[in-house]
Amino acid sequence: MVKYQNIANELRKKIVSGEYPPGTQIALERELCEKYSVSRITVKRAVDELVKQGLIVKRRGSGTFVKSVEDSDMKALSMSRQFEGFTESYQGKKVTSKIIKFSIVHPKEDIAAKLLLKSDDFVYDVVRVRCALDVPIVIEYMKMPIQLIPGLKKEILKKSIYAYIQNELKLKIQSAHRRICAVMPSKEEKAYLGIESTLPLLEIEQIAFLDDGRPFEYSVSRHRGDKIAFKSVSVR
Amino acid sequence: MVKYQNIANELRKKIVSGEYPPGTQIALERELCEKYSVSRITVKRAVDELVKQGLIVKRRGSGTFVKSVEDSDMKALSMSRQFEGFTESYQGKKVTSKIIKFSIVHPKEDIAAKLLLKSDDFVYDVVRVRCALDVPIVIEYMKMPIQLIPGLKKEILKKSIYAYIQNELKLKIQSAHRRICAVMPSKEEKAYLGIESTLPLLEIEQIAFLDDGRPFEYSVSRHRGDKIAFKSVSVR
DNA sequence: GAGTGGTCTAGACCACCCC
DNA sequence: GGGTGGTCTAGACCACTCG
Repeated sequence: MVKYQNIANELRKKIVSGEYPPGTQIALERELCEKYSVSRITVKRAVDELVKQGLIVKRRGSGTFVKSVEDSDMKALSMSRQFEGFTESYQGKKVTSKIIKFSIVHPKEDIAAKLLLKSDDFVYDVVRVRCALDVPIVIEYMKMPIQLIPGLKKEILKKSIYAYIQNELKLKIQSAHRRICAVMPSKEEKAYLGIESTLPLLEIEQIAFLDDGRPFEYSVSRHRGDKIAFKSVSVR
Repeated sequence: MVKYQNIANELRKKIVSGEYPPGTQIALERELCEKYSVSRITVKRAVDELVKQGLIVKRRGSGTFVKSVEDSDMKALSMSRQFEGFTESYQGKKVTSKIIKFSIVHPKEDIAAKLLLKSDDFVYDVVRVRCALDVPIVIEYMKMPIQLIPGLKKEILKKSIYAYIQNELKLKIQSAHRRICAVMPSKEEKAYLGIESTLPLLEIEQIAFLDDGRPFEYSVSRHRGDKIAFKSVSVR
């Protein structure tokens, strides 16, 4: 662990724990330099992490202050390495998956383009219904290049693909580009998700990238509108 | 304009214009140092801006490469200062507003808490339907403290509140915390938005903060699912 | 082994806020 | 005027990739 991350983590703890309540000023950058025996640029990097996460604001000429964020958000913000599959975001709760489809196909042209593949390459074609505490929450349609993510099996799909990619394949996930909208479920989706009344779905179309910039996932997931919300902080 | 922003802008232009096509390696950090006669840390800041925007990836030991992003995304990413009201995100198109409600009230307890007010403070209570090219797109329910945003008038509501805040009041917007979900419209909303069939809405609940950390807006906006999508890039 | 980006230092000066 | 964060320098060493 590098210095600026340590400092960021310590500060974050103090904010989340309430040692720095909302609205209070935190230690000056130059004080933090002394306290941790680091240069000011290193302190700034640490503090900027928390700004990015939405926990604090800096005022030139005045100091750095804890933002007034609700407790629930506070925890969410401090946890969210913003990067997680469904399994991770439901940490603590029992997550299960029902596999509707698992095959290997050639990608359609538009998806091949998004994943930088040729139409005679192969991709996994996965459809899963994912449940938390045995309640269906989301149906997920996913395409992944078999070259990049070899060895995918049903057993893995039942758990977490992201865990497999990171822990077994030792690949790192760099970023995800998302498009979020609202849609109505099809009849099949209503059945899979156990929806009886009129309930909209939150659709997230995602292209996810590895560390080296290669796209490794194209997916569309449709979440029950009454069970899921997507949170985001944008700064500057 | 500071140095790192200039460098970031120049690089962004080269990427968006196609001078650096997707997948290509961009100039080395040490080369950019020489080219712009700046230190390496300054170059890194510039390059990191573009990483944050999702345009490029850095590979330690190899170099920095343009991500393969669709052209439409490319422009969106490079534009999006991620910060905009509805008016700004529809730049170029004619945006109009119909004011459904504009009054001054005491905030309810939960909203007072979110805006750091007491229940005997006052807030504007605004409901607007906003249209692009005269087509209703979104209905917006907004509360704003009158102390922070004085002088709001109907004329302003018809245009852009954000423009008023930034250009007239000279206040700066620092961040927004959002919660996004999918809902069904009420009867009134269907009427206001001209919805006849079964169409879901994308709901965005937002608390927006000024430069100095004070929350100045609590709003819930409900967008026609067939007209609007929300885009987001998350890195690391 | 040569070359890349990642982290870090110990300063410096500037822009801004508040007294 | 005194103190804050913002930007920047000119180095240094480290971790990683690749041939």
